[in-house]
Amino acid sequence: MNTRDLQYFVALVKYKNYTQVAKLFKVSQPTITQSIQRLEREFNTSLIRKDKVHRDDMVTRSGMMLFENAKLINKKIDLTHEEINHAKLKQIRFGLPPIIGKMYFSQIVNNTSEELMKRLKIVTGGSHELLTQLKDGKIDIAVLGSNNLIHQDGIFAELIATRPFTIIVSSRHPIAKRESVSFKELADENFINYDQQYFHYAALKEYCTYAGIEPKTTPYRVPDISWVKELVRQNRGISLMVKDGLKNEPGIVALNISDPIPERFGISIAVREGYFLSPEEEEFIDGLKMMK
Amino acid sequence: MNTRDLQYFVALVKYKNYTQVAKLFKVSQPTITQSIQRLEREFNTSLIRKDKVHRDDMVTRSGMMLFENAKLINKKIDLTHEEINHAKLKQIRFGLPPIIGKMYFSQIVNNTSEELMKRLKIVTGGSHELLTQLKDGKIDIAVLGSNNLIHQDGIFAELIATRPFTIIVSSRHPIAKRESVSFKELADENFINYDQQYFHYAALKEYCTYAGIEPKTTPYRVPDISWVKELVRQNRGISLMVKDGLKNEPGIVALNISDPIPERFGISIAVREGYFLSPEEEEFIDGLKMMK
DNA sequence: GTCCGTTACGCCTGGCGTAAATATG
DNA sequence: CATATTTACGCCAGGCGTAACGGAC
Repeated sequence: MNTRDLQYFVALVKYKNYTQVAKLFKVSQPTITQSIQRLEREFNTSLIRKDKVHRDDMVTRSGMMLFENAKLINKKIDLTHEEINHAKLKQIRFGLPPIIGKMYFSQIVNNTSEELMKRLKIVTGGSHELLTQLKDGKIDIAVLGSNNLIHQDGIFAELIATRPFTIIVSSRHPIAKRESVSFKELADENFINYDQQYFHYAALKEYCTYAGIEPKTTPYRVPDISWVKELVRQNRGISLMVKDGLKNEPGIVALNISDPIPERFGISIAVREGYFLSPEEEEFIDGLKMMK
Repeated sequence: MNTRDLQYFVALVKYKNYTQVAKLFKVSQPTITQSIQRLEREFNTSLIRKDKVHRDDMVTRSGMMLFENAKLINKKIDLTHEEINHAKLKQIRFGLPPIIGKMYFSQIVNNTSEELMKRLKIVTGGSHELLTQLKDGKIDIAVLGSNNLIHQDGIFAELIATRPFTIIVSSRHPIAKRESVSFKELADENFINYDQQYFHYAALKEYCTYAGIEPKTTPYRVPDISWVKELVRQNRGISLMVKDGLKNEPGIVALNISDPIPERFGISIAVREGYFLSPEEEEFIDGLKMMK
């Protein structure tokens, strides 16, 4: 089977117009007709209802099945081109979320040879954004944060470290002098709530469920961690923070959580499934795995 | 690009021998040479190291990348053929695990027209097995049990119901007359442990973690639910069971769990991503969603 | 020398274009 | 009748086979 036929077909289902598709690919219009006929022979089925051309139901059920699969096949072929083309540049395209970068970047530099650091092209962004880029072949390796294990379509992820959460409070807060605190004591506190894109958001919900409390939370959800810190510093409320997520932050205190709850912030290395690592990339990943 | 070339190439990487691949596909041997050359032109890269033919490192890094992707592309093409061929039969290929079937099958029959029931081809098996069959196109719709939401490569799953777990004990057991029990009271009990393939196994671990107990469990892991029941009936220990999982089982009693732990047995409907449901299949799924 | 892969060359199918025919509204 | 798709037919490239050549053990 010719993969061009799949491209023509996907475009035809989208545009529902042979002439437009022919123009799009800069071929004559009968070429499209013939391409569809080839596919219909190949799959021994009718794909387009000739009597209903230009109507919304012109595509048969078999046609829809082929459409859905052909889109994925075409995407995979494009990704393959992208991967192979990029491999020639010998770059290591690496995604690192800012939150994790802040905690770990100095360790990464320590564990990585200068030679490899030169090759590194670092992309930052939220874990969700980086996952998309990884799938699309824009980056090849990413470190991602998550509450649970990462089970994503076409992504191979390995958990390399976990960190417990802590409670952060203003140093003016009554409990600021304690070392640890049980979640149940916090039922009457006001929590600064994170934006949903943060794991902290889901983690806070989990903690509250298991502790059996429903504390007040801010009605707004703060989209940036440094803003959360600022609010806590001003004693507007308390919040969650990954342990050691504070560095030289006067006015804020982090308290361990004493409940035996296994909720932790997980850090994983993620690679596209089926991506074949270069020796340099393997060396780099070995360095990453030494992070603690 | 010709998809036959991808098939030749995948076989070549596996066998590392042009002649064998030619025999496998019943073509002449120069055909394989030319096919590889076509691919090398298409991707503008070298795929096979000519100087190291028949050696383990005969495939270049680009070749390995193409290999990994080509395998997936070929599989997807096969799946597409499989799907389209099967669509002609108008069957509804439906997977249902025995555990869930026992609880819900009568409801499924009630919610499904006789016409649809005739079309139904039911496949039973563990949830893991059914997932594999779903991915391979052996079945098209499955009901699956799980603890968490299902996030699987290429599978679209929708949670339709959850059931709480109960503790099952022999009717001779001291606590058999109670209605409910807190997990913490069970620290000294002996638990019959399930095989890892069961969600019960993971659920038990979660419960114990959150209750902060580490009870005795049987050193063996029982691979069949009815065996677990039999052991409980004989008062050899207690165990977990999905609520209403017992029907006419004399000698066993189910107790609600009073802890506010959100661990539940989830029941999801799963469909291959990109699979285009027939009207009959949609009707059938609508019936499934009415289950409680 | 033997086994395996590549090159050379001829054949035929397959994919595309142009032009004419046909269908749809 | 106008616009859109299919059919007819001719051209050339692409994929395959046979046979000869080249390289590795």
